[in-house]
Amino acid sequence: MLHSPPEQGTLADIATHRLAHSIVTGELAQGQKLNEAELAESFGMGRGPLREALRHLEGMRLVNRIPNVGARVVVLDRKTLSDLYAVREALEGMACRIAATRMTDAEIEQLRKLLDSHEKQIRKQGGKVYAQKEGDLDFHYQIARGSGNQMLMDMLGGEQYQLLRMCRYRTSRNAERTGPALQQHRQIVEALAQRDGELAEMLMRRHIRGAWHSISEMIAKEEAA
Amino acid sequence: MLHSPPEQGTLADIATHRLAHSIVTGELAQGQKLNEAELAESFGMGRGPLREALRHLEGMRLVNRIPNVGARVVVLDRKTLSDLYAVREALEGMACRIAATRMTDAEIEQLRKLLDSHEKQIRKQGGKVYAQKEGDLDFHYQIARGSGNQMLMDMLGGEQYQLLRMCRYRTSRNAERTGPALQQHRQIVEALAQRDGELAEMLMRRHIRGAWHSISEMIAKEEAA
DNA sequence: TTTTTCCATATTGTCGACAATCGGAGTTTA
DNA sequence: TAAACTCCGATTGTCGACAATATGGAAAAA
Repeated sequence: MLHSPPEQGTLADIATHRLAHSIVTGELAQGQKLNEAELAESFGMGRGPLREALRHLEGMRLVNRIPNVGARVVVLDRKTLSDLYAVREALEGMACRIAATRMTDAEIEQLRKLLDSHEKQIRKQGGKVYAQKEGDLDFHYQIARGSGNQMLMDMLGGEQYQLLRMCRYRTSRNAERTGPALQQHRQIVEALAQRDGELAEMLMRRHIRGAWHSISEMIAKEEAA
Repeated sequence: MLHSPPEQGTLADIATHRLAHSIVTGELAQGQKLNEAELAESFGMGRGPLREALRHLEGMRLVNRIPNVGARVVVLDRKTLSDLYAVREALEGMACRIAATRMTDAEIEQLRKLLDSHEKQIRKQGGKVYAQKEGDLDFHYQIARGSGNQMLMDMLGGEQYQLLRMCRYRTSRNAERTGPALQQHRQIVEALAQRDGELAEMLMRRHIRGAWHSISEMIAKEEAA
């Protein structure tokens, strides 16, 4: 797993990680009310640490809080997701452009191997979509890493941008796109290997736009039902 | 002021806003230790709400926390600022491109008036640099608004991206750049008025790169001393 | 029946006290 | 002298209790 679950440290930190995980995976439904006493009980801790965790999650925009009313899991509506993908397009495009000049040959080779393992996973079965999607996140995160921009890494891989993972889990049922996605990933890696930053950026932007179209249609179908 | 100080609601919210303001304005130095008991005392509240505020600030990356050790104001070193400006370039460039098609004529006209008032302020005196810089933030925020992308607005104008304001305050002593900056702002507005998204994006990116160069040199001088 | 008012209950907000842990001064030892 | 150890004060982490506020439903009025 990319995001290690360091169930250690202060209770508030533990609660933060567990809640973030539950939110991202959909275990806690969007918009669900978060009852302090109840959660504290289930986590075996007092309300103090749990409240601190909620405040932390509020800071990273995974929950909305209303004073004297309570906290709810954030809801990702169509507009929010659209905005998110627009931001991703800009950020990851930039990451690609920079990564093309900063990544080492070894890192690029590792990226290739990552894609090989993805391909195997897909061939074996389309069923393991969840794991595959996490792998996709790995791919994007590795490129952010390759840019050497710490802020970008924080946003795309760290706590900050869990909204993206949340969206992935929600939409990971459609496995059809994994094929073309892998192909696009390979194109991007080749552009990186050729140190062609402009091309890599362009391919990544197109890749993300494609992903958005796919997800957008899916949401439309859902809303129709 | 752009960021209203709603000194109301829960004590934790008040503490969050006051601390964020103090950090952004430099009233609290970078890297400064944040003592819970001390701050709680000065704010006239218990440690509970204050700890929640620190957790919130941690979530928005204004403070770093180490378990059992404490919280410190984040430090903006050269690398962090460089990363920040790279991200800004990508995000605000995108905002400009989208704003060129989404902003209404009225909004663009309002942008012109904003720049007029900036010009007056500069003519009157270069001394009010702080207020002028806040005005600059207004300009950038208005464009983010114009993009209609809520996530972008949150990042650039809301709580999320206070790092930027922090940096501004820190570097707002160099008033030389206000002249060219205003000129560039005017160019951008005209590109928006002509609905030329590509040009607007290009100008904004160049504008931000220029700002980074200016700041970068300044930091170099500081470090030399 | 519909709307409004009011109250009991549940939930959030806050505080103070206590336990756990860390940092540093002073001491000991190689 | 320098390194390691030990303790004490200071700071953080946690809990339980109480106050303040909102929610939902029953009762009363239209």
